[in-house]
This record gives sequence, structure tokens and C-alpha cells, in this order.
Amino acid sequence: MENLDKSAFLQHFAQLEQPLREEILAHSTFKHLKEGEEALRTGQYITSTVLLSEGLLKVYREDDEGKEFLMYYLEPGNACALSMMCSARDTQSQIRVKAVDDAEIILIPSHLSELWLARYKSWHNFVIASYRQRFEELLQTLDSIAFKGLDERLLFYLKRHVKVSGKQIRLSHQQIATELSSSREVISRLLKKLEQTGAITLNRNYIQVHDLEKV
Amino acid sequence: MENLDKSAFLQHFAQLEQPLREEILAHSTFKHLKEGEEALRTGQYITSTVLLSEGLLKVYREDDEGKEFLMYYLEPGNACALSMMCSARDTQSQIRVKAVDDAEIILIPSHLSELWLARYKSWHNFVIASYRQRFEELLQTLDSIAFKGLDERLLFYLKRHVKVSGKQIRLSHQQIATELSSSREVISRLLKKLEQTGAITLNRNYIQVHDLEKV
DNA sequence: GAGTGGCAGTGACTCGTATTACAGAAGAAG
DNA sequence: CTTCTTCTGTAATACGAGTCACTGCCACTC
Repeated sequence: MENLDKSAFLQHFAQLEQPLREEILAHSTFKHLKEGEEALRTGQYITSTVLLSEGLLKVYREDDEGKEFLMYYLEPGNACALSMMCSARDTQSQIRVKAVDDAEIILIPSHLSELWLARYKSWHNFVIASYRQRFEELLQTLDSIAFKGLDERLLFYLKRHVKVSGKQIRLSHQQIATELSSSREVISRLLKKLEQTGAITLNRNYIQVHDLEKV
Repeated sequence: MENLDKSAFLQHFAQLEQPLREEILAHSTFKHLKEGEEALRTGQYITSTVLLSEGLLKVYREDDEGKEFLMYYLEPGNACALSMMCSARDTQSQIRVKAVDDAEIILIPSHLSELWLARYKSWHNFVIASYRQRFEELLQTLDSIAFKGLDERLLFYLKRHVKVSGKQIRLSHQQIATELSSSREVISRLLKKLEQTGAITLNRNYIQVHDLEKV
């Protein structure tokens, strides 16, 4: 483990007790993920709790026919709540976690994270807080799918993207369509409309966001 | 508190440690909900953790225009995961919990349930398990909304209903439509189709389910 | 500079679902 | 029995979004 990783970890998980952080450093595996690499996939057994210390992960759902949709992003300091649900998941559909940018993750063996729940109050709080946060985000996603038209969902998607990685959105229309489980043509049309309002500017392979709030 | 309530509680929460159950009995409020009554509503502060010892609750989402959709049901022995997320929720849209049948709920003051997390391992496990379970169910709901057509969602809905309250579904088409955030006419048509396959029989104000699996 | 492949724009068409409008049927109330 | 209300069935229509077909555009390679 390099010192760089260590300091990123310490910085983003400052709320954890000192002895706990030492335990984590001592017993976990640090792993580097390249952009596009997969962190974990359900269906396979999950044997570790995953913490994110650097980079950006996206958590998304995929059905049997390969259609997918974005659940939420994980930023440094977050944990993958799913990896804490170590109960063997036997559902048909899949959750995937993929690195959007290069990322640095920390793998904690499940039996330890289980043990720490009782031993370290800050760990316990962290886990509970993670659940809550993810639950909330999932609900928001659910809302937007259930109640909103595609135009609003796109807006929601763009906003979220701006929040985690800035106003230059380096994605093709096709990629956006996939994450919203829609189709390129439709997204193109909606983006065009947004451009006409002046909220964004379209370019090949990236979108320049100006102001999404006023729309 | 009547003895009847007490014994229902003990029966459905047998996995909790004895001393914990005594604390619960000593410090909580038991409350009876009539069919249709509301257990809690977000937006208002949540000051208690809610356990269900008798009856059936439905947890659903409602947007600003009054459209709603069902998230999941809670059965005796379950807890309302949301009521454990005591962090003041400031989101715009609402979650509601309503009694489908007459129900018996137990209100535990938040500060106690917080305290018990550290003190009673069985409580801690219970809380974590609740989160997991609700998360899973929410994901299933999400899946069905995102990937499935209304026909499959209806099927999913009926199956879930059968599981929690038997093969006599005492609901009008309108009620079903609302919970799926669709419209009555559409549901009527789809139900008619199902009847033609022999899976169900339609009656005024209730549906007799025969076999939903073979469809 | 010609060829090639991925990306973006656009129109026509289809499909599922929502909406509107109405009519008949079953109960409830009088 | 009559009236009223609530529930259910059905047909016509409207609309959003997905699909198909095709065109033009940019960037990269040879």
C-alpha cells in the first residue's frame, strides 16, 4: 500500500475512530480500479465491504436483457451499502458497480466489518448512515422514474452528473440513453430542446452545461 | 396495554433478547390503527421507531400531484425502516404508511432505539436486517417499474398481495390502479385478459386468484 | 484526399398507456 | 320498487417514447 492511498483514505474517512482506522489499514486490501472497470457484481458472492477513497463509482441495475439504469453515484468517503448486505443475494437481476473515473477502493473482509459493528461506535454509525443515504438516493431515483417524464429525468440525471463531476459532461448521447434505459434518438431530441433554451451547449462527445436550474 | 397485544408482540419478535423485550414493553406506546388510518407521514418529524405486531401496513410514495405508488407491505414482525432513519427528511416528496387491515403498532422513542443499538446485539441485528430487507424490496419495485410493462407489474402486484393477504383480493380496480399509479380503465382491461387465461376471476370489489404462476 | 467508423440529427411509424366519454350492473339508501 | 352511487366494461382518441431508416458530420487512418 502506498502512502498516497493511505492519506486519501485518512482524509475521506476522518469521522472514524483512530483505532478503527488502524484496523482498516492493517486488515484491508487496497485496490486500484481503472476507468470502466467493475468493482463488484452481485450474483457472485460478496465477501468484502467496499469503501471508496478516490475516484467515482456508479451503481446501476441491469436486467436480463442488458437494459440498465443508474441508481446513484458513490464519491470518496462513501461506502457501497450493497456490499454490506452480505446476505447472499439470490435475486435474478443484477446490481453492478463500475468505476466512472479511475478509483481507489478499500476491501474489508465481511467478518471484520461485522465484528466492528459491535466494537466501534463510529463504524456502526457510518454503516447506518450509509444505509440511510443510499436509501434516500434510491427513493429519489425511484420517484423520478415513477412520476416524471423522460425530459425531467434527463434533467435530474444531468444535475446529478454536474454535482459529481462538473459542468463538462463527457458522454455521448448513447451513453446517457443507456443509463436512463432509453434510446439515443430520444435523448438527442430532448438534449436539442435543452440546448434551445440555452441551458446547455452540445458538442461531439461532450455537453457543456450552463444553467440547469432555470429550465 | 392489554395482554393480547403483549402476546402478539412476544410472538412476532421472538428473536429479540428477553431483557430488550422487557424494555420495549416498559417504554413504548402501543397503538391501534383502524383500517385506512395513517401510521406516519414523512415531512412531519419522526420521533419514534415503528414496529408492527399485528395487521398489515402498506408503505407508499406520493408525489406533489397526489399520484402514488406502492413500495412494499409490512407484516407483523417487521419494522418500518424509514422510521429508523430519524434524520429529518427534507425531501419534497412524501412517504406514507397506512393500515391496510386493522393494525397494532409499537412506538419506540427514537432516543431509546438509538441507545439500544449499542446495548442489545439482537436489536442491532434486527435494525440492520430491516434495512437490508426493505432495500431489497425497494429494488424489486424499482426493477418492475423500470423494466417491466404494466401487465407484468400488475402480475407482480397481485402476487405480492396474495402473499400478504391471501387469494381473495378485496380491492376495486380503482384502488389497484392508484397503487400502480396507472388508471382504472387500463387495469380493468389487463385484469380482463388475466381472467380470460383463467388465472383469476373478477367480481365486484374483489378478485379471486386461482393461479398466477402459470401465466 | 478517399475511405471508414462512430456520433449526431431528423422524420415516419408503431406501440403501450393515459384520457375521455359513455353505458350497463351491483349494491345501498330511501 | 325507485333512485343514487359506486364499480366495471368498452370504444375512440391522444400522447409519449421507442424503433427504423436514412443523412450528414467529424475524426482518424491509410
